[in-house]
Amino acid sequence: MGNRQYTVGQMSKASQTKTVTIRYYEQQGLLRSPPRTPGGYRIFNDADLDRLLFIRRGRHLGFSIETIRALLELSDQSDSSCADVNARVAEHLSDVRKRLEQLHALEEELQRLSLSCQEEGAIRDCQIVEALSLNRESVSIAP
Amino acid sequence: MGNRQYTVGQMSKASQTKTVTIRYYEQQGLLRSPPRTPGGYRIFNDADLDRLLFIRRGRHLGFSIETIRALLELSDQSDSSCADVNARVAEHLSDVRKRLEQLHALEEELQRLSLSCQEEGAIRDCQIVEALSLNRESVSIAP
DNA sequence: ATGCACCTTATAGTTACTATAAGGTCAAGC
DNA sequence: GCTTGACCTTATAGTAACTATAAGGTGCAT
Repeated sequence: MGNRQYTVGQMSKASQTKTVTIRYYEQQGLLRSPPRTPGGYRIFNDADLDRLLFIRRGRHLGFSIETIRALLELSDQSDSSCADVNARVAEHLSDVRKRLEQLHALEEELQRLSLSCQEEGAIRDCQIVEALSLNRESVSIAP
Repeated sequence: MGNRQYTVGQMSKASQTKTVTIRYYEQQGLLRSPPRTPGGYRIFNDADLDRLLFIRRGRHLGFSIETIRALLELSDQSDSSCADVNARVAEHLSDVRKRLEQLHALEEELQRLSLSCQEEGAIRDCQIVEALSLNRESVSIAP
């Protein structure tokens, strides 16, 4: 099974992440402070790499460091009670679904654009903007 | 039909965006410099609001300002030739699909977590991290 | 004509990195 | 065992995309 060891540079290559960024995540408490060699080099393992990949993908999907921290905490507390955790999961879930909906709308419009272009030789009615700015009315307007 | 006028504050309320941020987008060239009242107040319209909503949702989904600028340019050049545009669309499309895949994996895991929790009263094997850190080889985090 | 909410520009601060400096570590080769 | 060079260390400063705050002008309703 995977039980490899990684220097920060190997973690960097495996995750397309700058080494400074990895140390930044450690400093922010998203990654643990790993053991060191006698000379002070960090030694990471597979679990650290998985966690780093999770953080990077979460960031890429637009989640803030704080949201990612919350998701990681859910993941870490493997024995929490449900009442304690379910509300938080539900919140993240509805947010994730909203993002899925909007990303899907953008996908469809890009696809439509590409198809209509192949058929007509030129863009006629590009509605990328409308794809994501739909339902102007239902945006809540504060009192 | 929609041909309303908006001050920056009304745009702000309609889009949940700070007024400073709207002016920042104007300064960055993502929004046009709108006409002004004699006293210097900005006057936006429905098209400006749509564009702003697009920008905001794009940012929320993790796209950089530069990527959003590229998408808006696609949208603006309504008479571009296909050869010119299709490659760019394809690129964005494959990126969007990768995001959809990863978001979907996260959704499924959150859902599974919530269900398994209801059944067992406590989290047993939370795999949120694994949901997004799958296939360690193929990472790409470019905007 | 006087509030008061809302607008203006401008500058400084925050988040999440990113670049650079100045120096220490380690395995490979001589 | 010593050097070389790639890679590591901490620390500070800079960037992108906002966000907060200051100091002052606008516009409409009393």
